[in-house]
Amino acid sequence: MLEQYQAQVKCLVALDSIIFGFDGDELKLLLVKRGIEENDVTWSLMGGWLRPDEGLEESAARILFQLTGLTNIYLEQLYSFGAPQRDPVERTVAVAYFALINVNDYQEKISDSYEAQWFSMHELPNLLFDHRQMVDMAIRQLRYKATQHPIGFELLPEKFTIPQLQKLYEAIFATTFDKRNFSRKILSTNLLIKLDEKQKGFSKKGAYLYIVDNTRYQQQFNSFLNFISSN
Amino acid sequence: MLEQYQAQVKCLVALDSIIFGFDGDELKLLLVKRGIEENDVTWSLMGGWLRPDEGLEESAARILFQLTGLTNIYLEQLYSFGAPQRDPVERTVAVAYFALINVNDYQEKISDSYEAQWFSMHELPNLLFDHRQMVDMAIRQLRYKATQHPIGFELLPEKFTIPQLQKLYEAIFATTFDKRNFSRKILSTNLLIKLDEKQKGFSKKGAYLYIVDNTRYQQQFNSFLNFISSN
DNA sequence: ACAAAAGTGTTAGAGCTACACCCATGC
DNA sequence: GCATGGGTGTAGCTCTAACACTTTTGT
Repeated sequence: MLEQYQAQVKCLVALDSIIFGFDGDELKLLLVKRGIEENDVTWSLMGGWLRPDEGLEESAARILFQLTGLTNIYLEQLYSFGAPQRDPVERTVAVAYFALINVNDYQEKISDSYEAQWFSMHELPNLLFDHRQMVDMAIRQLRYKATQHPIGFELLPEKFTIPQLQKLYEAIFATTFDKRNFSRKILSTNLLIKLDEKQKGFSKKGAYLYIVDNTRYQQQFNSFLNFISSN
Repeated sequence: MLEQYQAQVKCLVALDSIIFGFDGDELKLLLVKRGIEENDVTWSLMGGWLRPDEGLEESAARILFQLTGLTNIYLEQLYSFGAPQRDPVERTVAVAYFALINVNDYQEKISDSYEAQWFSMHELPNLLFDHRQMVDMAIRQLRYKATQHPIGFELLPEKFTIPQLQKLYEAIFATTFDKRNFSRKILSTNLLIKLDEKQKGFSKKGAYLYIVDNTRYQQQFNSFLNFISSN
């Protein structure tokens, strides 16, 4: 049986992460400039190679850290891509992960010392290989997940307003919602705790700030994870 | 940049397929006997190695054919598994696919000349490596998909009855449904065409046979595929 | 005082759940 | 004629979608 292993061709395994961010207004995508191409400027997802001692998600997290300094990002596996010619240099199977972060929480870390840069989802540059396909798939998955559970909280500051949350969902789905129905639906989840503070400066009236009820949120999130992944 | 490729460690890539079948009564899983272990009898999913010139799904289909003779099975990618020690012999990343077939349509092909065998989902043997985890995840995915679109048609003969379809969904979800609500819901999709024939032999009264309205079904299925995969 | 955004309630329709009886046939 | 599984309708409830006016406050 061991010969069966030795007879096999090995190949490179890459990890590519699609990092979405929200800046309060628009949905953004984090990309790094790619050095390979000379004439055409091409951008790439957060990508790198699997090391012998790493699990897949662990590797994606390490690569993300090396490229951006970001840590403690919840990465979710999206899909694996393995068309024989997808990387013209050498046969590579890519496992794609995606994540959601709040742009403002991480902006300094990223722009300081790294080559990574945020792009509006509406103005994406040319992407390497099949990365565009990965992004399209991730946005679909993001939309699906957003209908299933309130993942949007990850993308906002700790204290946020209902109108901010609505803007986020409108950015994810590229549509608009009725604010009365939206707030009713969100509040009916009982995941939000209303504070006495109001957000000032943006509107004249000011909107009430909310925080996530973390006890309840963790419960829901865990049952969602149990549904999706195994055990 | 090329050195970056050469510096990387390559690893084996395996494809494992979880094949579900329905025999009219129970949900089953297709497994092959695994030669490695001597004392303990261990069974394995339909697994094999990626070849240099193959895409992932293509490879999974080729492996399935070699182990069972099955062709033209719609395989859907499930998840990739890459824990460093998941295969104790050598580091392997496994991409898992799953599929649904009608046991009766394929039974002869399989049992004749191959080592593959159907197991009731309630009586699964010990499985190789992390295959049990893959199966658990696949059943969750199957349930999810079954709520989203009527994937169950794949598992039934061309002509089938509403009670048969109900049994199938009850097997997938390991529960029971109210037959009035079930038939109303299924018929409201307008995907079924009622025939003048009745199924004889099983019940005394006999149940009306239906076929899938393929035009409508393809439409729905395609929009579902577009949602899940890319482009 | 007015402009800009926040906040809030009602109603009609659709879809879901729960539930019970009659029908056709083989034995 | 009776046992077995097949077929159907209704009523209450919940959820959703559509819709407009008042409040607050910075200018």
